Amino acid sequence: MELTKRQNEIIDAAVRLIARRGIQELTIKNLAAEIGVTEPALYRHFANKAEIVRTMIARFDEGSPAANSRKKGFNAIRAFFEARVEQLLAEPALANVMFCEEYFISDPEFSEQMTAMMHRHKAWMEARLAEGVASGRIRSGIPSVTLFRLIVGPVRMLFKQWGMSGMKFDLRAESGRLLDALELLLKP
Amino acid sequence: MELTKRQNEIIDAAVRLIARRGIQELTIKNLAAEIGVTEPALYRHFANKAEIVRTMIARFDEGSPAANSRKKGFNAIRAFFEARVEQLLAEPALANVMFCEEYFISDPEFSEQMTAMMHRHKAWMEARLAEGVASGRIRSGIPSVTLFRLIVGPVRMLFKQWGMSGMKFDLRAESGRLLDALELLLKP
DNA sequence: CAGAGATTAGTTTGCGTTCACTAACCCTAT
DNA sequence: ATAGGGTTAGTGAACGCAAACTAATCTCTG
Repeated sequence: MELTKRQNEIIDAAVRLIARRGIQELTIKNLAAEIGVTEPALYRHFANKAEIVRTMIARFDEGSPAANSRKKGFNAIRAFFEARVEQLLAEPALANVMFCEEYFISDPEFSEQMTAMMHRHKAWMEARLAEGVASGRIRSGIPSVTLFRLIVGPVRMLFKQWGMSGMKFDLRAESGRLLDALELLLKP
Repeated sequence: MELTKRQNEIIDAAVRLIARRGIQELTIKNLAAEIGVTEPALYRHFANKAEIVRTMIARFDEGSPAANSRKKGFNAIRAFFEARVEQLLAEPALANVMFCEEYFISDPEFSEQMTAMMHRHKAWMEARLAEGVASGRIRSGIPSVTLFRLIVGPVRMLFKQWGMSGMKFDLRAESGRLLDALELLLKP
């Protein structure tokens, strides 16, 4: 994805706007004001508002932790989430963009993009879980879908709580505790 | 909360509307059409749109499973979620209303109501978890916040997936599997 | 006949978007 | 060096539309 300087500024502003005031405040007017420009100026850089949102989602996904690591099983999953934590700490506003997931999903304009993204993550994670079960580091007997929910559910909840709380607890520490607990519980 | 026949019809229609078309399609116009009435008619029954939404949230909370059961520890939590499952099966549209949580939270008009509701649930659950740890049925050593996330995170995820999938898997069976897994993992 | 409940026909507001236009900055050929 | 042509990034004004909401009016029904 090749973006101009200005396009990146606009996406940054959009993320900031959502973080501070919620998705329903992401209007062309507010967005333009955030950069200190008039509304039509935005149309020099994006065809329409939908393209702005699409680009934002895509960039969010692109910044997603590299899944091509050498690690296997739960270690790979842990590394994945730890990288996500660093991404959020580096750009905390992103946490609040996660809130809007449901909004994007229910909008047919973006639902395909969103569900594709989620399915990719899910497939990757189930593969890692299978590795863990095979190598005897994750207990067997729990269906893989259930396993997936057991891991991703709490992590997502943690990220959301962090965003909603105004980033006022130590995400790194708290996610460490969570992953430790998960690893412990899932051991055979 | 005392509601007239008509008021209940309106709230029902609102829930249906959100379920079928998402929160951004919950407009006075659509709502009126859903009941087969013109827009101003709604204002005979509610002062404004916000009051409709507030009432809907309140009724959702009211229909919440009775927390005053005789059960203790994980059994109480299990009973709570099983009751929620039955509530969702009885009125599946409610599952999709859960998607809008973030929308309600980010709207200052409703955020207080929503966060109050969530804090109440959290306090109740942490009390039950403490009972479980005390009676030795839940392993100790895991911070109660982490424990809370480990349980609620996956359940919420399951409910959301069920709603997003168009209720096309067996929620009762799947939630049974999830609660079984949780109980097993949390055993000392 | 009084009043609850519905209707018709608006108003206001804010949204995304387009229009015509301009100032500033490249090129390139004379 | 400079004038002409083209591009880039911006502006103010306006458009079309859909939203929430309202005033005035009609219509049953107890």
